[in-house]
Amino acid sequence: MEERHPELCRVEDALSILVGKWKPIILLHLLQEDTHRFNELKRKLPGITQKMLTKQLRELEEEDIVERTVYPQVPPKVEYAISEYGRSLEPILEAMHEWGQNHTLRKNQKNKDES
Amino acid sequence: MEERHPELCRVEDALSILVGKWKPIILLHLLQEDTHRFNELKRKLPGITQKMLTKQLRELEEEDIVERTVYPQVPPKVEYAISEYGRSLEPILEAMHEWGQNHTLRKNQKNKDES
DNA sequence: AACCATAGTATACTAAAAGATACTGTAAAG
DNA sequence: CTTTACAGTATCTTTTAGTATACTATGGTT
Repeated sequence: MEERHPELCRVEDALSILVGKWKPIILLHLLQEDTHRFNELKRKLPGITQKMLTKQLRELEEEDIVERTVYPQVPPKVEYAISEYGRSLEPILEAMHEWGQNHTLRKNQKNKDES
Repeated sequence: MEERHPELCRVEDALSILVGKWKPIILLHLLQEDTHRFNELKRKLPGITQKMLTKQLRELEEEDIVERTVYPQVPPKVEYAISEYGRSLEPILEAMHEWGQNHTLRKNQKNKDES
């Protein structure tokens, strides 16, 4: 990992794509079930506002992580899918999920010990 | 990755520890050279303020990622080291660094193609 | 006596992220 | 004729993250 030059590290570049209160969970949903319509996704993310969902999706699209397909219909139909490139994030998400799970257990254990 | 329940995902827990403008690079420095004094680390992070460095380190300490050792001397001496547990983040940082490197290449290529 | 280094804390400020709410246009259903 | 669903946009407010700057205590050096 740039053993001699941490200042050249590119961790932030990956991080900047995953960061955002909703991005990881959006990606997980898209990884699990490839295509989603806008409102379908919205229903799966309780609490998100349209504005935020739009913003997160646009940012992911900008980085070629998700693909947006507009069907010129009325009422509108827009589908979101994870791209081939987006799938390359899966191992990272997987690793973070496992680490996070273990970390949560560790914290709960710690709190139990204290009481 | 909780194939059936993205809502139980723990990616955020891992993410919350890595997020912060300085945390990844602090961790990389500590992974590369185990113990650092406060100002030694500060010198390696151009632009960081004392307040931020203190805050980031305290947060990492809180999660048992770094260990803080105070030597009761004057002038003060405080050493920071990555914990055994903290080292478990290394594969994730490594994976993100590699992904980020590739992503940066990809973006540069894209910009070149456009011009 | 003034200055340096150590490892911070305190206070005030700015910028960025997120949230709340209202609004758009069209077609179909009730 | 009113309501619903669709996929958003626009505007405003709140919250959080990060920056800037000044200050603390102690002891050694010049």
